[in-house]
Amino acid sequence: MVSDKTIARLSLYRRLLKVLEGEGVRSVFSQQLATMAGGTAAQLRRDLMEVGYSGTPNNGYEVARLADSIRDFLDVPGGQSVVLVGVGNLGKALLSYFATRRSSLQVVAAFDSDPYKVNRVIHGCRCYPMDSLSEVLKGQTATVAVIAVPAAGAQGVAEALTRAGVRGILNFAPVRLRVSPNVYVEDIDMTVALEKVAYFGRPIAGRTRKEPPA
Amino acid sequence: MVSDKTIARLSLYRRLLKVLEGEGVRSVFSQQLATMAGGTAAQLRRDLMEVGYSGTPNNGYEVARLADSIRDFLDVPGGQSVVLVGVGNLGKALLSYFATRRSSLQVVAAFDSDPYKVNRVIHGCRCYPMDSLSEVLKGQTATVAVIAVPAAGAQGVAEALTRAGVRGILNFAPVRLRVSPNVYVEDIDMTVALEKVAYFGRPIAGRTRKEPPA
DNA sequence: GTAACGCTGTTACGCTTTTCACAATCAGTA
DNA sequence: TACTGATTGTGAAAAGCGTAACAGCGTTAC
Repeated sequence: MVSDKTIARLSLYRRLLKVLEGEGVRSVFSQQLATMAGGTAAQLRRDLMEVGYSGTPNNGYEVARLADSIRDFLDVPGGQSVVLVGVGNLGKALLSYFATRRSSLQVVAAFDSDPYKVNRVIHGCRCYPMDSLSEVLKGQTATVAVIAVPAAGAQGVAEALTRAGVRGILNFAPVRLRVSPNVYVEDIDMTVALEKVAYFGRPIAGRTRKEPPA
Repeated sequence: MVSDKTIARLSLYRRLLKVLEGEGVRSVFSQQLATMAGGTAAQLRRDLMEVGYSGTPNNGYEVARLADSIRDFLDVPGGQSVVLVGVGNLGKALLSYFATRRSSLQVVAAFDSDPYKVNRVIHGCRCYPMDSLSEVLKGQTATVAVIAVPAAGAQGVAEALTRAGVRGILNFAPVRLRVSPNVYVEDIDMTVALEKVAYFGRPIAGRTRKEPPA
């Protein structure tokens, strides 16, 4: 129903609101928050229509209240468990990146086929052998997974994950995954991203190119 | 002129074509290639209009020729140099990820403020001290940069990079950068991406959500 | 040789997303 | 109280993007 672009921006707004809250700011105008987010005030107000929190015309939005409203809209009440598959260079970086205790999203398990990594605890997360994936996920109720394995193994991992009940996949492998249509896949293709930047940042031509929304 | 979505897909097509080439496939139909890329044949043909290579009606596209045409369209003839700023967990992972010798894009230098990392060679790339950035870039003609520093330092890094002549930035820091409009910035916000996946993959509602293009 | 078929290039259409614009609303002020 | 000024919520226009449809062309079969 609500567009994924809007969801992404809401997530960003919330993070910015948390920063403001930490600075002791009480209220904020759409213009200010939108500028921080790299968007326009109109777009922010339209995004906020979805969450159902209304600001007051002359005082803007109450920072804490708006953050709470976005939380209520985005987060699942009991929180969601996340598993990571592939503990290579990238996987380790992602573990440390996502290790920050987020109230709603927590990485509960990592998987790797390398026996040297198994049973080690990396950035606070236990690493299990790859073939125990379905078994370990039976205990957890993980709905979200991150794939950080080489391209060749990604499709198989995705299938195992969906069989284990995973509903959303963040895929870093440079492959388009074929999954059931009720599983949401977000691809982060860093090579493509770099080539895009290289193209628009190329030396001579393509001068005045406005930055598109992320 | 040409949309960034199209550029991203062209980059993806090229990679797929290279795979096909490696498998000895000579020609390919728009339908096949589009399926591999997770798109439709019509979209692929439309994207290919930009590069100016025409397939033959009944034989599809010559794999090698099409790959060359996309290369001519995307790449800068002499190649482009890339620098990476921030050699933490993520930065190291990116170095190993991008270390694959790509003909056109090569990471020529890394920067970090940690003196213990300086002058070390990581994944084949020398690490320089942060404050030598403008000096080192004076020698190189790097037009592309990757930012993998913590959020607090990203804006300053971006400014130093643009002063040094960088035209495109791939930004992994969870901050929206304020840069001159003729510098292209692509944000990869992994936290937002994960929250998006969590939202659409949440257990109960939001069932039939089609995967959007990456 | 000719007809039928299949795939491409391109134009036109429709949908999604963003932007614009304005009525409604509230604080401050005299 | 009545008025000004600033900001929000939202309907309507605009833009961007993807999809569908079709004409053109080369190939193949007979």
